[in-house]
Amino acid sequence: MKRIKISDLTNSEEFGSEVLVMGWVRTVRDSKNVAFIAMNDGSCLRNAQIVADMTVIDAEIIDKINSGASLRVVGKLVESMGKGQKNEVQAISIEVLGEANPDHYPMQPKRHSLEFLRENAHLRFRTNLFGAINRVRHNMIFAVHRFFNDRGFYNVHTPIITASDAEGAGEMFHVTAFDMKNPPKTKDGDIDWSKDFFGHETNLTVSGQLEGELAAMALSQIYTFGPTFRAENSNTSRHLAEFWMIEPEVAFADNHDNMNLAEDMLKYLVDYALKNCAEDLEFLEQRLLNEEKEKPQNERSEMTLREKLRFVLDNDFERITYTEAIDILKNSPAQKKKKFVYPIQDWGTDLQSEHERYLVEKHFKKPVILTDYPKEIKAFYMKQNPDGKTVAAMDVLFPQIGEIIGGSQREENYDKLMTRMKEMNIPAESMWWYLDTRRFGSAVHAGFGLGFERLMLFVTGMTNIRDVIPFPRTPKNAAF
RNA sequence: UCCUUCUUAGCUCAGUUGGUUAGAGCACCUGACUGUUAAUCAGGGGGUCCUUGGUUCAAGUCCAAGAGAGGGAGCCA
Repeated sequence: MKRIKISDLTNSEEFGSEVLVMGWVRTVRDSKNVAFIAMNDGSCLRNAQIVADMTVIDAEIIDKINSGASLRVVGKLVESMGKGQKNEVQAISIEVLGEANPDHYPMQPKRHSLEFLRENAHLRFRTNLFGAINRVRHNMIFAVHRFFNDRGFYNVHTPIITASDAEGAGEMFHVTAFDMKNPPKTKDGDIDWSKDFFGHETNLTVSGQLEGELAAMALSQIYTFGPTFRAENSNTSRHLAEFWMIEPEVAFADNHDNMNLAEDMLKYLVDYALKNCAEDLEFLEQRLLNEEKEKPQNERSEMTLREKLRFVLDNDFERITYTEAIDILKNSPAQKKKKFVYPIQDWGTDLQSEHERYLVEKHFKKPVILTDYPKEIKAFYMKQNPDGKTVAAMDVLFPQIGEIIGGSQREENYDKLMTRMKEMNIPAESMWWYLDTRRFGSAVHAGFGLGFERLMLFVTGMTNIRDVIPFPRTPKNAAF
């Protein structure tokens, strides 16, 4: 007999047919004559209701059915006599495939804190919440590939181990095959990296962008979607040491094309979630409502989760330059009433997250794309504007999350790029391969990076990034 | 890394001014119940009060250091 998934089972109206269901027990409710087992197999949020008549199923077997146990149930699909589900399975036979001793199984049939579930990340998949999050995560991964594929982009696997030390995106994790207790040394007593596996000092990548640019200079439209690693000691709800980043890179495209692509992509992904994850989003929305009931009135969100998602779809992102943003902030009531911890001083300083949040959440009340930042606060590869002061950068800011996308048009002029690299002490010798794109057939191009987990925060309404990736890697924590 | 709050039963938490044998709800176990919806009712078991050191006649409670966690900031995606 073929196993039926619970997503199909719960919609079935083939009453009287015999079915085989397998899954894990969520709760058991029993009385003298009958036991009700709520069983889940991850195919959807819904549980199957298994009805075990004590005259049919041995008491010995019922005893072994606890929360967390895995079961193989053969039974008859019937119309449910109770409320809450349209059908149920009247068990003919139940096999307990794997018991879960309730004295030791950590997941109880009750609400757990997110902190507790993080410490039990190996079992949190079995909760409604993490089932929903991980199904949404899968759908978003799939939608990213579909969005780019439909537009003629090629997916490029950029390297995870790199010898480049000039990506400029943060501290890196070293990769070595040396016995760290006794590494080969040079005459001067330094570690001799030429004897290491790659004959070079190597690191885990902090961005696939530079390699992505190489591919875009031939394939025109490419994107990467891979893991990235930052050894920053960042202890926040928005940072991970290991996260997944989507980085499109497009030839013959300027910063306006770049912004259009970013906005189209975000809207496509949000739309895909609304259309394909309706049940899980409804559950996540309810979770958020319950959580907000605990908060004081003025801290509660004005919109539900799905209203927030639809709002992003229905409204154009506000596009303003850094210079315009500074003017708005300088003349804002928040600045005049001294509400900012860091008051806006002069043109040229980077915005604090309180300023970004003010623009997005108070002033425009929608996603904002900030462009044309002072060149001093941005990376060496960004396209220098004719004004000599700014670069063609663009950051997409989202409510609650802050910077969800960072990108720019790239400097395609060899001389300008070299000058900027010298000013910023970027070692040009080791970047010869990157500079070659500007020596041979250089072209206007642009790209950006989307932090996948930050998108997940927005779509699921979760507030800690450690809850939207199955196994979070953060300072002092690489368990599981 | 900085600021701040927290760490008491399996989980979530209460514990007064330092004072006898550290409590509750849920979970678990036992029993009752003819169909439940995180069932209900009755009973029961369960503690390295994060660790180390100190103050005190007396420390879950006060002090110091350390560890871990949450929130905020910086860095960014």
